[in-house]
Amino acid sequence: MKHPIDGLEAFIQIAELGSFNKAAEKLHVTQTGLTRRIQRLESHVGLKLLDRTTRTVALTGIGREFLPEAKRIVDDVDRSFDRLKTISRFSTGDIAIASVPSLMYGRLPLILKTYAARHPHNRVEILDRTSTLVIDAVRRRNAAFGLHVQSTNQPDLYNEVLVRDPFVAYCRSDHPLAGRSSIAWAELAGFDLITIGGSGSNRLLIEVQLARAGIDVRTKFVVEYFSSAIGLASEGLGVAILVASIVENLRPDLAQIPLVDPVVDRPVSVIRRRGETLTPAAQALYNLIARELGPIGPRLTA
Amino acid sequence: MKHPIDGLEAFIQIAELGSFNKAAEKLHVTQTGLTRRIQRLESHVGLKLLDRTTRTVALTGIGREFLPEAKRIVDDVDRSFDRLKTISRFSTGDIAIASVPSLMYGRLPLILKTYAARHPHNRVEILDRTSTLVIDAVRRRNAAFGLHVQSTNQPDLYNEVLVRDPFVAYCRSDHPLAGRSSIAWAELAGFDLITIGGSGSNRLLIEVQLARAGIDVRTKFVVEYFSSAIGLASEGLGVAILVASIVENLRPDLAQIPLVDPVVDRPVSVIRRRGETLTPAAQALYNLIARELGPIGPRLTA
DNA sequence: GGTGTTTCATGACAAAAGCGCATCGATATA
DNA sequence: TATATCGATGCGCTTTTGTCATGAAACACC
Repeated sequence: MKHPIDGLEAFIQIAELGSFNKAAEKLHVTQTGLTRRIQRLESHVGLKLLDRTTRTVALTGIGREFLPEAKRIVDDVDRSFDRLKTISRFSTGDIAIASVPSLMYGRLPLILKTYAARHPHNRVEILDRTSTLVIDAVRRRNAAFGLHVQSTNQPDLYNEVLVRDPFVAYCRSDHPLAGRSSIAWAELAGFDLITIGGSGSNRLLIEVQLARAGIDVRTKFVVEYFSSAIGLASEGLGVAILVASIVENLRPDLAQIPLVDPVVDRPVSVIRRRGETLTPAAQALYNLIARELGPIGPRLTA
Repeated sequence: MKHPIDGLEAFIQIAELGSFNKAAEKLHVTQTGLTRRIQRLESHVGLKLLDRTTRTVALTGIGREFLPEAKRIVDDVDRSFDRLKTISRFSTGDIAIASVPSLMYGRLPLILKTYAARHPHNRVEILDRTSTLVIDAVRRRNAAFGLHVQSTNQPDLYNEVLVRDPFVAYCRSDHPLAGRSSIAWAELAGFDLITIGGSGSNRLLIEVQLARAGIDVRTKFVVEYFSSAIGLASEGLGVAILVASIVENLRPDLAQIPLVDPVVDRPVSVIRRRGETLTPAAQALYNLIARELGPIGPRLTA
């Protein structure tokens, strides 16, 4: 690949090696080529930079003064281009992404572990946000892309649903429902339920879908953080309604029972600015997430 | 003239103007040319720098990050090349020359005045040295070239005799010799003479030339600086033997009489490193000196 | 909602730049 | 004096680079 400012390169090498031939060998061109480059450079600036007889090469006064400057420039250019090439070749670079907390608790850490192993020098900043603020962070370019649990449709953003995350019932092993392999929503009627409320929650999502199915479920505890729901359920205070991606990471002795009739789930989406190319570092993570975020939750044994 | 790193130039302009067409107009190329340059640049580094649809141009993440760097580089390169071009076009730059004091007293100031008027920004450093040390300063590159009063022949230096500087007798108007239009050396026998001794002096030069002519002249006062000789002569203490270039600058009411039979003179030379190109600033002064240092001393009315 | 306009990309071609080979002329070396 | 070495040069070829004509997509305007 040709050097972007090969004239300066030639000048530097010739000046340092004191010989066109030696420099030619080092730069893998012929001596003729270097003669031409120096002639071009000199006529471009209008100054002799090298005093050359048929036997010797020496810097002129101007040449001597210019040499360090030329070196600095060439170094600078080389460094910049090399950095870009490295970014390209190894997908290096720091990135920021946004995510809803539940994904960061459930599926993302493993994926990020893989990413960290493949790109040990890339710093990853994670912005923990609610779905709405994830979208906001992406739009404001605070995050290269975002993971959230709505399916929005915004003109400037591109949203891709990666997988659906079904709701499951979560309760202690001594709970009456603990042994079940699946539970119909209608069956929850008699039990104390623990759900997540608040603006960034899934409660609305659940209620809409259940209402559509004509099912009415009443909640005993409403919390804001899913960790609170887990806490309550783990103490045997009721059945928590959680997405599978969270629960599958918990201790296996705790019951996680698919909720059916209907299966209610939420979309897990990546969102990014439409038409904008990600940095290779971000694209690599994007690809990894898109590939690794497989189906979530216990398979229903039909 | 083509820009040395036109790819970056194109990138910067397109990024800042947000349009290939606008940048094309500004850079006086076609839009197609810019498209090609960007394509080259991107494939060179292996990264997309600009997200472009058929309607809009926007920086990619990498592009945004790289833009300031690109600007810095281009600025840097431009500044360097422009500086060299300015040096070339206007012979700018600081210089140092070496000279024997007598020339600096006599002929050089006027020449330097002309030079200073033509090159107001060029600082000129003058190294006041004896002839031998002038040569030394030139050889050590402390001076771009030197003015001295020997004719040496050194393999690494190039010496050019510009003019010859004849010795004249200098005395007060009330001195018996004051009215003469010329004096033969032999006629000095009966008078008190003032000459300059010391290592950097012309005494040896004079004595050799006179001895060759079979003339013996005895000196009464031997001083080291020509200013001392002038001082003594101005007080009427004798006849000072000085070179014409010094004396011609003194008050015209003081007698300056050519010394003849024989005419003894010393060569005024410029000396420079052989085969080395001077900086334009130095070359300009060199040319000026070579041209302006005309014949010295009162014309002998034959 | 066509229609025209604007914008960047592309294919083909032409111009120019860059490079290498062979060779020259000069100079140091033996 | 002969030889080897060094940078410069004439010439031709290859590669690069830019332009022209044109295409495709997106927007603007009736």
